[in-house]
Amino acid sequence: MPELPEVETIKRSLKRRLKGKTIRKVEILPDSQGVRLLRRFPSRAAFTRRLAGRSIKDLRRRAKYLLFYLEGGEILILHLGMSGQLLLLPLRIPLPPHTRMVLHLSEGVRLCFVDPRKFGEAYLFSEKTGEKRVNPFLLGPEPLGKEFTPKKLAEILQRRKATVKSVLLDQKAVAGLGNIYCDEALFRARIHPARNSSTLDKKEIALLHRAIRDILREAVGLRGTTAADRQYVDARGRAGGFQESLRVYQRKGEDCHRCRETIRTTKISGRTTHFCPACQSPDK
DNA sequence: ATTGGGACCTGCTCGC
DNA sequence: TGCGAGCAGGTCCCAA
Repeated sequence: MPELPEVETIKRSLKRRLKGKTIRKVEILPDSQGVRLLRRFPSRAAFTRRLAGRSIKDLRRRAKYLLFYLEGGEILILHLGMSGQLLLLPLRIPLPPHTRMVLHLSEGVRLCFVDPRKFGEAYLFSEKTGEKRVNPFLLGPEPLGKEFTPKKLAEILQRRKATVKSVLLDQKAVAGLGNIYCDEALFRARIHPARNSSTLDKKEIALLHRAIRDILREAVGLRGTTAADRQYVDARGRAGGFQESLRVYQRKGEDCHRCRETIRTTKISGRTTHFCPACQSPDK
């Protein structure tokens, strides 16, 4: 589910409520067969023990990961996968179905990790022992960061031969884009998603760079995209607003707002890809 | 080394 | 109404 704008929104909705709180207890719910939640971690007991008693100093986002900076130098890293939600729920509210983990914090705050499809992950990372090989530390540049320049994007695209869409989805190339914002950015830049990434010229790369940043900023401003099935909500249960601004994603069969051609889909790297066949020509 | 395809899960929608 | 097929915002693993 969540891409960069959704994770950023969740972070913002959590930060003020979590900063300075202490993790009193960590509860791993029994139905977690096949859950990747802790698979990077040897034992649940050690995981919960290392978290208990720590206070949360800061909450940050890196790509689609949420990083809880804990007192003592450890970082709890969460990834929400496809269907994950983080919800702040008062104690009187029963735990929702598919709750996998609960952080019981000071002052009666309860943070629930709900994840029907079990694709979410948790890491507990120590800055000192520094196993930097784990995924959250092997990512490409933040697309909204300073280092993501048109020149940087050009380097990334020019050394790859895959389709531009699959390069943009590769978190080691650019970190934080997912299926929705890839399709939207390529549409705005009028680039066909199946173009070989090394064939984009300077002008196209500049347009794509602009489109990626503008779309992500707009989506963050509208607090993310809550698509048709309404799965994505922030930590206080609020839906996002960017779905109103979608131009191709989930608009198969509808008219292109720009040229009236019918929006079509294709498969690229196994992902449904939405595009306008007229605005996004496959030829250079 | 890079790339594409399948696997991992559950729930929902659609067509028969 | 009921059932199976297909699909879903992500990432990992493997074979080519």
